[in-house]
Amino acid sequence: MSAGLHGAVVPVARSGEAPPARLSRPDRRPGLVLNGTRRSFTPGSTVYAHSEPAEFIYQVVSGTVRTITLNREGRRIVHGFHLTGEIFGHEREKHHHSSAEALERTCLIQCPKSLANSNADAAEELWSSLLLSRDRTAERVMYIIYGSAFEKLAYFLVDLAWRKDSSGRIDLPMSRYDIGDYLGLSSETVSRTFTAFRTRGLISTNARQVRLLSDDIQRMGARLRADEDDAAVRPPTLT
Amino acid sequence: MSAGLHGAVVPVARSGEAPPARLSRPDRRPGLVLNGTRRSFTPGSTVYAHSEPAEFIYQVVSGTVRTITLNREGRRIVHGFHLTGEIFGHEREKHHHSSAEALERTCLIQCPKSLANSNADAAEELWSSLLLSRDRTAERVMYIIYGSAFEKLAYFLVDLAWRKDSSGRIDLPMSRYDIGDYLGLSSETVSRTFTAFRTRGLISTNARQVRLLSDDIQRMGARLRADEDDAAVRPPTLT
DNA sequence: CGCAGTTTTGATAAAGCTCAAGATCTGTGG
DNA sequence: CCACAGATCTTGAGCTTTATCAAAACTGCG
Repeated sequence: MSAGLHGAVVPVARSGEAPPARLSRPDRRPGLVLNGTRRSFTPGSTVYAHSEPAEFIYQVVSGTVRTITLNREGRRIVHGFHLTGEIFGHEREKHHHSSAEALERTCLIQCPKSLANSNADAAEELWSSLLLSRDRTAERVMYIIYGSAFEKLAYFLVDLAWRKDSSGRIDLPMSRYDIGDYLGLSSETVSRTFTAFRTRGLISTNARQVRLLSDDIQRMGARLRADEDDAAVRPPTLT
Repeated sequence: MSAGLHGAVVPVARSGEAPPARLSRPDRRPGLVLNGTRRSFTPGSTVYAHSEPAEFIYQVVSGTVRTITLNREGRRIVHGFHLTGEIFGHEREKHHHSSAEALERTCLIQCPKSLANSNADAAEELWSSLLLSRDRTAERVMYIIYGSAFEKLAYFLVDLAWRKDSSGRIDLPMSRYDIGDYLGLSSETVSRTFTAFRTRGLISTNARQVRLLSDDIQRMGARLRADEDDAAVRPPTLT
């Protein structure tokens, strides 16, 4: 290894090294694996609040949920947006360490924690949903740390389009504030970046409806979608 | 809730609301719960590389490991530092999505994935180690997004001191580059911030030995350590 | 129709990145 | 034990990105 004992000086990935990490998308979406009660939530309503006892795991049947926390100064972090099929609400301790709020009309399966582990299928899905959300966070951290506002928003839109399975046509359930608090940008910068995309013909917008137009954005999506579990085999098709 | 339908305008946490999220430290450290082969690693050596088959889970017996990935431009992200007792290496798919490297002389237990789930105790510990690392990342994201260089480094040092159980006296196994790539700072800024801390009498340093001196840093540590699982019960003692 | 909340746009300032150059440290071999 | 080389750390100067503050336009819902 020529990059120093501690490998710190790695300004550019050299060929022959491991390809850069990208989130490989799961090949299938989980069905409704959790058993439990169905509950409906109106836009803006709280699924669970910070510090409440954590008794349930949730799976989204329809709609969108955001999980958030506030830092010491009252600044908000959006930890994730949870779309149809996705599972959220696992906690390490007896109480919730975040709050979960419905962004639109939302239907959830509410599954008691005990029940979630009794079923082998569900337990397996629970484990892999946690790993997926970890990997999603890891990828987001990458963009938060090194990405420009431009890259962050492009990543966000393409990722969302993929997860919603909506080829290039997204109905955003979240505000510019939400997106900002998710990507580490101010809502103003998010708005300005939307405008910049629109100006350059990359997207068209109508309020919260977004259509991804140009390949400059779609191509990034292709790159995200291209890698399956065989990343070790294929040559890294970068740049 | 008066902060708008989508709860976006929350400039400051008002009293009566949920206290800001902080990572509650686990009340006990895991023992050596994983069974498997012990392996030793020299400083700078690779435990596993990106894209390699993921066959094992690891637990640190002694030493320190960092897990990293590179982004498309070759910039490095340090996802975590793994200290004595800590478990790492769980993957969602068949291959590793990060690389793991020993930072110093390090001894690990290498546990085959199959074996890890056979033992109920180990499976439980595996689950909670994954949740803990998720919570750790969530806290770090908070600092990456909203923290100044000052706050990031203070958080880093105090957290490390706590995890090493070394009251105010740390031997850093990682470089300034590593710290920067973990906190989203350039190594220069990390260095400058160390200097600023030293100048203000908050710490003293001798190469990679750090001693936390002033309460301005220790107090933040106390705050981190103060909250157990009863966060819902006690009044928030903030500021 | 009006209001609260959201989005957009503009102007300004500051934090931290980048580039650059020394200084210091660590391990190695003579 | 010393000298050397590679790596790491420190410090400086300038610049860019984006946060912040401010205000106007828009939107949706009651």
